[in-house]
Amino acid sequence: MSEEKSLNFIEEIVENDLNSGKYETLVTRFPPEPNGYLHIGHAKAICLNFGLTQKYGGYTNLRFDDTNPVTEKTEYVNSQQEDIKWLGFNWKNELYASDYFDELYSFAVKLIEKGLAYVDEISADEIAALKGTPTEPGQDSPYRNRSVEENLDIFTKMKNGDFPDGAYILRAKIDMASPNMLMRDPIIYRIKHAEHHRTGNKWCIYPMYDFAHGQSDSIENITHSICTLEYVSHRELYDWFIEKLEIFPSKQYEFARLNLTSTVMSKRKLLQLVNENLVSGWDDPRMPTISGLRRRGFTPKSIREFCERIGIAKRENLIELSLLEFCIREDLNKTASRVMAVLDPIKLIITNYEKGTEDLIGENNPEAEDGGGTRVIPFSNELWIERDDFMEVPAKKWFRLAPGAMVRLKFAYIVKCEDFVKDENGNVTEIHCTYIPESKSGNDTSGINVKGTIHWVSAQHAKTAEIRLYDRLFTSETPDAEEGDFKDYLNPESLKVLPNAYIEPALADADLEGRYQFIRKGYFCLDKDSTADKLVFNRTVTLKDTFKKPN
RNA sequence: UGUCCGAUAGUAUAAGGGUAGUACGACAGUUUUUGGUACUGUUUGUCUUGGUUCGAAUCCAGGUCGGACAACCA
Repeated sequence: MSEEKSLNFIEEIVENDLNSGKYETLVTRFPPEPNGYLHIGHAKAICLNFGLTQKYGGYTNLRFDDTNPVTEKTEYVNSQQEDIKWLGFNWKNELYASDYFDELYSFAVKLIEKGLAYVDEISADEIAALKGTPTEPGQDSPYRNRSVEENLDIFTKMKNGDFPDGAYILRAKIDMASPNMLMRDPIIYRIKHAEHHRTGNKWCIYPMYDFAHGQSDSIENITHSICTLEYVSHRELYDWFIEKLEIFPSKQYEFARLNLTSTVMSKRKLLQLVNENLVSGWDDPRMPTISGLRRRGFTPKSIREFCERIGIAKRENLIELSLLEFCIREDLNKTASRVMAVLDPIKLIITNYEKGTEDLIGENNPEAEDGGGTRVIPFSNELWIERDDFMEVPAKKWFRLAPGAMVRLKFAYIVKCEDFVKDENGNVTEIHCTYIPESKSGNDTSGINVKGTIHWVSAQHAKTAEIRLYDRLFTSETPDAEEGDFKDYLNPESLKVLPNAYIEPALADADLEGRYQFIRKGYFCLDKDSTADKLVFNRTVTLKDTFKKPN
């Protein structure tokens, strides 16, 4: 009875390969370089690779592409593993390109022996000059025709540490006139006297991406090596090495990377935001990193759903942030407890409420399958309500509080605004209401219908909390595409801190896992900065708001 | 000036020679003790010019536009 969902182009390739018997077992891999934190774009690749083997059987490896020791750190390895697990995926093998350094070295020797690689010793500038341009062919290096013996000898010495960085490099001998720049004798090994996060100082030569990635895929018998579009032109080289090395023929397929409005996704730029303290860290709730989204209150499910909805194709795309927001609202609507918090308070006094205090019952979540249970909410004659729920001169179609107007206090009574007090600056400081005793929520016999319901917190019982409101990180939808520095387009109002908001007492028990809807205000979660005497809440996302502001 | 990749509503994504569909967004309405949720409805699209064909988003050719490629990064 399940609905027929159309396949994306990669699923089609996989199904064909499986049905034709080309492969018995599907093997994919997720291959991050441990040089930064994973972001939502990586989540797309993670969901694709792991999703494929969940759907079609087989397995997915986690392989760290750690061939450049100067940018990589164990800290990143750890965070990347944590993020993948948090998203809900399990890899079969935890592997590292650096596990294959010996094998990769012997692949290079094999290439030299076949006359398909040579040691060059001209400078980087000279190499670039001889490379030609996309429209002009390159020229051979004077060292291109060294003998196999000499190449082997120098390459061995490179490995042994006899030379400083940059003195020699190993190049594949392909075609200096190829229309594909990557085929113009690409560099495959360079000398780098640097400590590697895993192999330490064992090596002073390291393979380049192109001489490590495809070979690693092949060693692991990866059947479908899925990467983003910028690697299309690498595919020719990928296949060339596999063919010449005569190893397992993994195949590379490319899909369009995710772009999201109002943020940046490149690791270089994210690192800049972190290093220049423009955000509080990789896990700043405004960051598009997995850790940032987690801290912001996103759930793994919502991110998986998002990745499902954006689809997989080869067209360049720019996804609207509103889709991500839709996904998290959809999830949280079903799971978040409804509670009351007043962010921008103003005092409301019920002049005819005699009783000092009263316990009311609140439903935690009518949207949840089990209703979410109930809780006690203390009520009294002095409440905090939201400042913008009162208008001295009501706008048209205003159904909140205004002089003479009636609203329901959520879970409580209907009140009528009788009067209000202003300070010397003309700001309203207090609203005086009368309540209708027969209108109590649950057994309302008043017969009165009001259009508006507002949230509140009993002043006498309220706790205070710091609340952090987040907005998009950039004012431009495409900060990457703007003139000048992308940082010029940072949104100065991306974080607004309310140090003293009022929350209902039940919220004092909030924990890091909890998800809350502050009624009419949005979805919130506790931040890790919270302490026993100071709770801090992050706004994950606002509620959808279709009320047109009077202006 | 070269090679490669791509082009379907505002944004994404289907339709693989036979009725252009879905989601998000936007707009309107119903319900509602959250101006939320739920439900209903409306809206807007095949880059262009030719060709093949009874029939083209789909196949072919040219054009236009967008992206990628000249790191001892991945």
